[in-house]
Amino acid sequence: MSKYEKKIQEIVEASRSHMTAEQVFDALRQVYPKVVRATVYNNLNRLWETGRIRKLSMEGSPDRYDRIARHDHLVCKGCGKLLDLDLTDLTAQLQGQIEVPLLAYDLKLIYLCEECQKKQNKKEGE
Amino acid sequence: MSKYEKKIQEIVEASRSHMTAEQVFDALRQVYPKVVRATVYNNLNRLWETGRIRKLSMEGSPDRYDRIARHDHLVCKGCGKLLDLDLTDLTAQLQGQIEVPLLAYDLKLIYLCEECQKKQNKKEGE
DNA sequence: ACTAAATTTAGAATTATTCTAAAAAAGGAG
DNA sequence: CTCCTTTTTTAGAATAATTCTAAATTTAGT
Repeated sequence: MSKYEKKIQEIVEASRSHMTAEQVFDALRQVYPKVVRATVYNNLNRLWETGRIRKLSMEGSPDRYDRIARHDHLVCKGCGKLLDLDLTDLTAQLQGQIEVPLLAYDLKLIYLCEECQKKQNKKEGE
Repeated sequence: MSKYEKKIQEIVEASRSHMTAEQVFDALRQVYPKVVRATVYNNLNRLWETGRIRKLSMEGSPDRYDRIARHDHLVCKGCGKLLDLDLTDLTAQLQGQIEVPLLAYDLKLIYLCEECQKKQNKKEGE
């Protein structure tokens, strides 16, 4: 079994901050100072492929990793800020509308945070 | 007004294939052979920021651009293949569960296509 | 302890995208 | 139309994230 896998999964699950590979790398180095970046990528990919962590692809920022437990996300269109949401589970409702078996779903609600609203107002006022 | 904006929006909207910036670039070059890549990126970003096209961030492939009309996506976890779905509109249901005004939502249903299922069976059989 | 398979390492390579500064094009105002 | 300002385009360099490669190390099984 991989030397780092367990620890990396723990890091991802313990954090509620949707860490990037780089942030996971930094956290892992606190414990294993010699580990290299590629190892972190290898492990994150393996954990993702085998369904033990989630990967979030976002516009304008590197991929982020998240615990698997079902929950949704609120994303600011302006700055990309990402918050957790716990909306009602749609699995049954969605599965009822497609033929193939649903493995999971990924739901992002898009809004504009206050700061980004202000920025946009400024721009429009010009 | 931008020289290329209108044409680029047309290309994105006409295609039902979720084009990458590179593919848009190739299509645009058919008409304007001298245009450069950065122009395509500039225009796609502007169209996206002003809400005239959608951007889809995907694991393992470059960003893709899509018409704005509300619809959802079915994504194969194995190969990333992307299909359109027309599921019931969840806007009201979702807006009812959050405080901030919802601009839009992005819903991906994850499954494994047949080919990828076969591949996975093989692997597991080893 | 021996062998085969999986993982890690170091660093190069690749890919997608953004940045920079100068040139060209577009949009007024008179 | 002409002058001036703003926006867009160009060319190419630069950056950022991620993957690849081949050798070394670790792990697991017999």
